Amino acid sequence: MSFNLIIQNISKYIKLDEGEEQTFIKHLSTKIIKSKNNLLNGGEVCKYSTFVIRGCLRGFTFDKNGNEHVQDFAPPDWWIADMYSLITQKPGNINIEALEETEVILLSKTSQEELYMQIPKLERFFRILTEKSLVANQQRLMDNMTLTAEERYHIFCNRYPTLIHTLPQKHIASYIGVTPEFFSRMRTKTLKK
Amino acid sequence: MSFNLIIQNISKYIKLDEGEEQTFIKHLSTKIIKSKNNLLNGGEVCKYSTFVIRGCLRGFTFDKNGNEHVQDFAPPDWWIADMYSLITQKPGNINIEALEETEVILLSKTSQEELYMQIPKLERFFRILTEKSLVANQQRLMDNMTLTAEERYHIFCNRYPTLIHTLPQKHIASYIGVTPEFFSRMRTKTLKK
DNA sequence: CGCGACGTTGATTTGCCTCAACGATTGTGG
DNA sequence: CCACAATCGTTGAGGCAAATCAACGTCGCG
Repeated sequence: MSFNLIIQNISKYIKLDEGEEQTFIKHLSTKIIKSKNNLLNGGEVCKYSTFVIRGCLRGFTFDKNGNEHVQDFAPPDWWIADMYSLITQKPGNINIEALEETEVILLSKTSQEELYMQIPKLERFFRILTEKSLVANQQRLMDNMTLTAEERYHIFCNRYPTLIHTLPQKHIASYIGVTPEFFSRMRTKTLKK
Repeated sequence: MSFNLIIQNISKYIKLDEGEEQTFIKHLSTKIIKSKNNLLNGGEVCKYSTFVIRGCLRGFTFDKNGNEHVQDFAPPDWWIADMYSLITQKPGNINIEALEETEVILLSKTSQEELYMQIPKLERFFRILTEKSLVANQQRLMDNMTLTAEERYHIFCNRYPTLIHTLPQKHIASYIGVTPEFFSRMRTKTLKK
């Protein structure tokens, strides 16, 4: 069944019994996004927490010069959303795009809140998930302020060894916060070692 | 009573009845930190969620050159912790220092987890708190990648109008991610307008 | 085949840092 | 309550990491 992966993902932090699993699954839907299509556009209200089961998504924003900046990648087994927009239900500025054909599970905001009431353990799950996100984000912020681009690139390579070879370089460049040109120079330099 | 502020803070997102308030308060303790003293040192395990009721704290790390980098400020009515260390219960690298004599309320990690069981609404509260933190952090990260130091300074001024005049400039500089020297030049430039 | 996206390379510019020197302010011990 | 040290903010000169702008080869794909 196609919900195996998400059930397994949740079971990392909480245990659902048979009935709870069924209740949970009733709130889910699936969707396939074609390569280069958007699951969410900047300016829209984000209505779903999204869980990737196949393919890969990327969340990004445009700055005032029209340059893209990657906020996060979501390979299989990852959650993604425009958290600001999801929480406030106001229009956000995050675009979520499929880097290849991608299959996702959608959990609507209203379903999520109903589930918090029906299965309080799920509130625990999302609390823990959010805590982990926060810690990762804090670390990334500090890395951006204290490390050189080259050091951040090494960290990225260690943290996402599988993504390095599948992602276009420009997206990795954007994630670590440099231009594609500079990223290219950096790579040729470190390749020589 | 000195727990008024924290009860009020929590009531922004959840409602506790009389009995729950009492249960909650039983888990709290207070502490006064003298100016320039540390509530937490890098290398230690963070055992408490801290809530400030008077004074001001700052959380910061050292980079490999020995330079400080401010992660966050905590004026009254704010929560602060080394989230990484608090969650994992491993040694962290955040220092939390009192910028002036500061009075705090401490909620130990073990108490917090007990309370999640006794009063599930508190788990909701901290979920929401963490979500807000995450959103603010994501925004700050994007600001750091897309904006100039000057623009980040303006954002800081708008977001923390009260802190600007009480904080030493070097700490603001560190928060927005520039050296004190550059920050000084920036200010004299924008003052002329 | 031909077009458009991607990565590379070169030349130049710039935002911010580093190091150093100097008043002003704070605070601390005698 | 003063003297001295320490910390802080400012200013100057020079340097570096990364951005910008532009040109060009290559590849995947309609």
